[in-house]
Amino acid sequence: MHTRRYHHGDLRAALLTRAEQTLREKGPGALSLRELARDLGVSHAAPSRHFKDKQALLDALALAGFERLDEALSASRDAAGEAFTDRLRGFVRAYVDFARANAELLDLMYTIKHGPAASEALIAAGQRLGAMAGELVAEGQRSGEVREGPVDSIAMPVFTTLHGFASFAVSGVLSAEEATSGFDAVFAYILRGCGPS
Amino acid sequence: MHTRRYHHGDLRAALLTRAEQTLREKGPGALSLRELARDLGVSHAAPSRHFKDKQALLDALALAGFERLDEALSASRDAAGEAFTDRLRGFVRAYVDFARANAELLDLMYTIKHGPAASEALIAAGQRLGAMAGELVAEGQRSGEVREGPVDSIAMPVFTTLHGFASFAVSGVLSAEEATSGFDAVFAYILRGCGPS
DNA sequence: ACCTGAACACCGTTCAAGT
DNA sequence: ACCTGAACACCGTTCAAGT
Repeated sequence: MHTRRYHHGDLRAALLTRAEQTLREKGPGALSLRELARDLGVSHAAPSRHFKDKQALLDALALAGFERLDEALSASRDAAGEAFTDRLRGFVRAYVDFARANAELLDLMYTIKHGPAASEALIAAGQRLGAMAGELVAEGQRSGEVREGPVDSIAMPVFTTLHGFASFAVSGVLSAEEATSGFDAVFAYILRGCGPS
Repeated sequence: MHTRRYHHGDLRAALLTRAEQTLREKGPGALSLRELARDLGVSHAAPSRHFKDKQALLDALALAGFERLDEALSASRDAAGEAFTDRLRGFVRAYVDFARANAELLDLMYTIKHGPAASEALIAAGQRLGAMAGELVAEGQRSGEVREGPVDSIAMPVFTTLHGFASFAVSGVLSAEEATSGFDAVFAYILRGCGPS
């Protein structure tokens, strides 16, 4: 009864934080606006001030996921050395690690359910990731470690492999052990796929 | 009031058929056991005789999806000629076409939500697909069009690329046009990734 | 064996009203 | 501006009872 009241405008942030926590711990099916409101000590109608819809909250969650993935990939790039293969390897690693550490969130990010309003922002976020892959490929072309040709026609398949591997790891098609032991094979295959001649 | 009664045991099949229809037409959020029952002129408690859970129905739907994908891939193999690249190309085509024609179903098939009971059967279904990719790769090795090495270390990345591309097409990361125009680039990249030397 | 009808606890969403 | 409380229509699930 003496719980915080959240008149400060941080209810929105609190809802997102808590939602991601229950998504991670109990899965997407357990996400309920009413329970979120209960957990935060707020009336069940309060969330509607910040998210017009349950879908709107899910959209915001997915968008936050893209932003964090973006940061993780940027960080991996900044941490890498000069060598192209190291940089590419770090990029792949960062994506796969994020996927495995945020399985439910990744599932949500790439789910089909997003409303057309949010899809725009989500697709833009996805394209930012694709652009990062494109920069990496362009670097590789300049150093001669990636074959000539339109950047997108190389970066798209590379990114696609990356995502497929992460998706298989997340959905359980690959077990945790297979995902770990298969990384090198996937990376070697990616190098072959984009390498010269 | 004079609707069919389904005492024949075909309620289970009717539920699945109808469920897939509304999944396709109105999306996963619109799937409700009660509405399904209503649509089929049956009491709202009737489905529970055939599916202990809503999740059990979703699991069955996903499993049926894997079976149909399996058939589509088998059919593509039987329809293909002798040449390895044609056979591989047909395999990739069949997977991508299935994905684009059954977007919501593919999303469900690879979703993370499946109960541990069903996961076993679903993972087995996924592994059957992987085995088909493995056979194809082994053929390519025999004809010298795929490089030497453990079959799985080549088939897994190939299948992964396939799935990543399909997943991007389904989730809207790639527009319909990009998915169409990007196919050749992806296929060329797959050939490079598994090719010799 | 298969289905019905009522019951229960829980949703998402809306809206007047409060502060 | 932000939140509450009541209300509405809809769920999934269970269980006695019917055929």
